[in-house]
Amino acid sequence: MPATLRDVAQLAQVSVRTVSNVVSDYEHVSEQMRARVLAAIEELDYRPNPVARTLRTGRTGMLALVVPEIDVPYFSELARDIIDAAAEVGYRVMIDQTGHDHERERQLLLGDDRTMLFDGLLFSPLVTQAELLDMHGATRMPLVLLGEHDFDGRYDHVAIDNVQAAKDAVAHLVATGRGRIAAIGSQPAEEYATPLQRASGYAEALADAGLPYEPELVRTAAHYSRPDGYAAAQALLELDERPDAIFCFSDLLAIGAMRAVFDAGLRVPEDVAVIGIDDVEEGRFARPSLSTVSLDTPFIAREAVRRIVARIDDPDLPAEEVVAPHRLVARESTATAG
Amino acid sequence: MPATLRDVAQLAQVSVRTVSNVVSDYEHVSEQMRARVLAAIEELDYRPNPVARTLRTGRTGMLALVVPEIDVPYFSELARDIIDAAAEVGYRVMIDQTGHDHERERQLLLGDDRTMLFDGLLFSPLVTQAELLDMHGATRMPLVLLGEHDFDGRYDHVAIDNVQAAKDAVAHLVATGRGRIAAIGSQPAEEYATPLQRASGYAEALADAGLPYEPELVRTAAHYSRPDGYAAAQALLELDERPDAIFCFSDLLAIGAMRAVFDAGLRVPEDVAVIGIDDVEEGRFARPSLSTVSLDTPFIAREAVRRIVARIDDPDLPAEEVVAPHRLVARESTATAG
DNA sequence: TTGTATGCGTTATCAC
DNA sequence: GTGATAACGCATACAA
Repeated sequence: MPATLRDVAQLAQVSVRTVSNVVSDYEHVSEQMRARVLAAIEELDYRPNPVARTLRTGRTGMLALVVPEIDVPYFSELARDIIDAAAEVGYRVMIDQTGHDHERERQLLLGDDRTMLFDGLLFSPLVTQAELLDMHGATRMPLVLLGEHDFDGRYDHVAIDNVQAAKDAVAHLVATGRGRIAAIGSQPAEEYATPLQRASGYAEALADAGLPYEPELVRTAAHYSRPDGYAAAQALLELDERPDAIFCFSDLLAIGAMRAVFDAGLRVPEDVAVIGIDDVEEGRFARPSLSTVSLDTPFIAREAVRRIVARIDDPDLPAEEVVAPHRLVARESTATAG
Repeated sequence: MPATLRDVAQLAQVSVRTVSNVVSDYEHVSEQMRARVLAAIEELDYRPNPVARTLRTGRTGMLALVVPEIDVPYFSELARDIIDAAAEVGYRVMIDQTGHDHERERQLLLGDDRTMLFDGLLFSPLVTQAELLDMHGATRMPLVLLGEHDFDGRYDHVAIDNVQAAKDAVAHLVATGRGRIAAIGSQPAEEYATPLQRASGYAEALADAGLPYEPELVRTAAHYSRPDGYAAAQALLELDERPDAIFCFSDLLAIGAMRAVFDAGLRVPEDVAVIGIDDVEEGRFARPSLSTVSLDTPFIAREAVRRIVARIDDPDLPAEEVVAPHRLVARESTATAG
């Protein structure tokens, strides 16, 4: 049995109040008292019970990070940064993955589960903000959304400008001389925010370049995974008139697409240029190295944590929209022949 | 303010005991009572407070998974499987990363932190078991070690046979005709279990094949990362007599090594064969696809969770050693010319 | 400065 | 089958 405050108090011949004061670094406590209590704590190997403390204070010191899949490099790299950023301000992070499961998302937001174990929720949701509202409505759990959403002032969120990021990627392909540009990553059901925005950025960029929008060049991908990128690219390459560039909505899709190009006996970037979004380390070491739109993950992590901490301290804070910077990173996969 | 048991009891005109019974699906409760209580719960949107429940029962329903770095694919893929396996038996998982920080490991093991928020610890430690002992000694937190350690019956652990896995990898290189086989991944300070075991497997395999052990062919890597693999391979390729194969202690190292080979103007596998350990998805899509030793991650996850749950239920269970299966996966990066 | 006593929301022990 | 009530371990209002 672990020692409690009372045990320490008894051994040190003081009241629990005093022990509690010592433990919590309370100001006004005499040196001799402190020493006596500290000795007792040492002897009993006392450790405050965080659960009891939480029940009393209402604070757990924990944040929940909810992502679709933790083994997607973008999310694991984001998780790393968020864990670090949270640690700096005294919070620990629990990670949960929804596995693209709407019901799971719902549960987490509704607090069906053990959600009250957390002071706040960092949420990278699939669903659109409208759906989200219904779910989160009741519980007043502090919430910060990661990833782009229609901002209507009801939720904090931190994200990049997805439309612009997509435009930048496609514009880069245009600038390097590609004229038949495909896209991989739109969603079968058009209900998610991120793919919709990247798709519209793609369309806008084509329009800006005076290129036609051809539906057959736009491919869906259920997950932003390597296999889905591979399959979609394979289909594109079988078109009568195959594309000379592929814009993928994520680096992982792009990695899969590149492999499909090679397996089709073609070359990247000579025959088909490929570009992604995310800038995960894998892309930097791929062959050819992957051009991409780099998201400032540490920035996103820092801002998200800053925001959730502020909201925990004051739940009535007005919602804030933080736009994270992004920048195009041209590498080998979109290099021009010359 | 969220509703409490008492609120529900008041509204339903019953005692808190009865409400608690309904909430906990207690057997003996009349239908009419249940209905009345359920209605009140619905009306007040009551949700049990997990913290209070935990204080009372001593169970949090949470496991902590501690890894060096969550953004290393092997760990994020393992985390995914562990989260899923834990969910199946009603547990949620908190992930913490030590960032290769001994002090952080110590804190987690010692329970300095909020460790008592968890029912058990799944720990992939850097330090050897001996050091670990001192730390974990006091707290009786259920603990399962992931990754190979000197088994002395004091801790549960689930891991592959690292020595054999390394031998299998090197033997494969020998079988495909390589005679000058380098290794990347031994550690600067020889204090970690995994690299030591993989190094000895490497040495044994060389001996078995009648090949000399040449220290200059064995390179350290502080982290099992792509950049470290790149740097180490680069150095190897600058040797007067360069290796015709490189055995990397992890897939990530191998990915970096392959890139170094290409940047040196050489080919994989024709000039230098490369093999890793882990079988992360990235390797399957790399070009050339990466030969590796596949670890059965779902198995490891399942066993680790099974084991920790058993130990939570009965802390006095004897320690158990679970050896996870591994198998060689030959892909393009070690293919023979013919 | 320190001690006493109450309550955080639950579950569990005892009666009825 | 259900009701009152005592913990769980801590923090704090109030007293001293």
